[in-house]
Amino acid sequence: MTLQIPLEHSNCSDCPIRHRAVCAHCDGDELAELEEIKYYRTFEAGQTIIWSGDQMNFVGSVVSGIASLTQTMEDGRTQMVGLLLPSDFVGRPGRESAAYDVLATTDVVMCCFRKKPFEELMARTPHIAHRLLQMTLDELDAAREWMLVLGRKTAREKIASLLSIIARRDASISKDRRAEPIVFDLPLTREAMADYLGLTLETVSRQMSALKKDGVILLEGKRHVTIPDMGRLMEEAGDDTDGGFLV
Amino acid sequence: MTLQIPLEHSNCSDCPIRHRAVCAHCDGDELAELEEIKYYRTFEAGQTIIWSGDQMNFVGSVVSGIASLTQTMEDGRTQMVGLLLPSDFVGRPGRESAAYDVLATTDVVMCCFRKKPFEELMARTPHIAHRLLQMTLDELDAAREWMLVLGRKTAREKIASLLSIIARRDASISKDRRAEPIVFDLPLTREAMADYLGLTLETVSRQMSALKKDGVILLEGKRHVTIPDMGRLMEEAGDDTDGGFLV
DNA sequence: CGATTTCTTGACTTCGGTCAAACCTGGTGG
DNA sequence: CCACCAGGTTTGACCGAAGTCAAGAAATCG
Repeated sequence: MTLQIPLEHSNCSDCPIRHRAVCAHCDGDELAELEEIKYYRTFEAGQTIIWSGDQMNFVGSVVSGIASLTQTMEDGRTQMVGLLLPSDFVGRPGRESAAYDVLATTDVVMCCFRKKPFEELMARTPHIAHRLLQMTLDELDAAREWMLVLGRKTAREKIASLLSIIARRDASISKDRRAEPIVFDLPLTREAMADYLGLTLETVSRQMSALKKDGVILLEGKRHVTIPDMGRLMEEAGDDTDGGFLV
Repeated sequence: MTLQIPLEHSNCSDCPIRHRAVCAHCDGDELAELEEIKYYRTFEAGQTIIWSGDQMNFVGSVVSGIASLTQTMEDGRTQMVGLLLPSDFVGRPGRESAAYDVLATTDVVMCCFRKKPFEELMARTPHIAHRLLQMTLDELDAAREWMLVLGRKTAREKIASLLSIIARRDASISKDRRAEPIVFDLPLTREAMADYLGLTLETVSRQMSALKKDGVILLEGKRHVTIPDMGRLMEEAGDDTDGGFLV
């Protein structure tokens, strides 16, 4: 996959995540200050962006691609605890070292800010602090949603939940929302899905096959997914089929 | 259980959570403004403080007691997604309706602020917004920690994890930290523990018995717990026994 | 003291995990 | 062009941890 985004934007106003990232509320002057401390970095799929425990020199936003926050136990059991999509923020102001591994799931472009200057800027720029609070509250909601999935749903429901989340996100990006069938490419391997859902990759594979056999999803190859009936998928996920207006 | 805290504090400076709650960084003038929009409410153990979906007229802090955030599926499966201890914040500025049920696990006293005035005050008081961001980031970390527990730990490890969290909190409150053995009363029923851990109450009971039989914990009655060896408990939880310095 | 809630324990079932083998699919080099 | 390989994936056989159903025991409370 080749990257369509030139590595150095002359200015933030062209940025694809301008209106959704931590800089969303910033005015021209504030953007100018951010421009001065920003730089871009790219990572290839599979690369580790940050190791848990490492010193953090920067915070930043995912511009394109998908990254994941992952926790690992000594014996190797791993659990993904966050899925970072374009515009999502990485790093915690005020913290010295990283609390989780950050992995590039696909090729990733990040817009990085040197940490110290960013913290100083944030301290005197309510627009940034306010946006970061909003985003953090949204992430907390997402994490809590996920706790229900991890704690109480069956394997089939877990898979359906993940697919419906990805489908919903893709639908919100494409111009023709509500258009069925929904079609997308899975950005995750079966193993990554398993790590997200607290399952083994074998169980993920089996449940994908079962959902396919039952006509809930269509598969071409391993990654290309078609969802003929979104309502059906959400029923399978155990979610309230009507009131699903989250984000 | 009788409440030791008088319902109306003449001023915030006497408040037991003054230095930990959302008002922690406030100066005298800011506190005076908060005093004007605050009021106290009490709830009995088992009462519902807020129903998911209800209109929120207030936000606030837990002053004493324990509350829980809980999600429920249509078929009755429930998952606790947050445990609210004294000084924890309830409600989300900018949101109209509650996203989760809030239940009083024990008798609870809350310090409430009328929502509208609080939001206005927050908008012009960086001290409050900054503290709320800090607290939200901490909650997010706790939620992610819990995702590892829910997704990857065995029933025995889950119980040990919950006990070590409660023990650690109690140890941080008591003056003589690091003092072993650690002794405390479980503030949760077996069912609440199960809802927290994504287990059934039978499994919770069995694993509690097993940990008791193996000498990891001592039980007097059902609720009074003694932990003779905190390191041992943390091993059982599958946590790194040394670097465990989280909050 | 009953009565009710909470907890424990047992017997059995089941869902998802483990181990192992085979299957694609796309890339590499002969 | 094809053989071969490697990573990702699928599928099968079997197992075990946790769930379900049910009966009692213990604590709590009017």
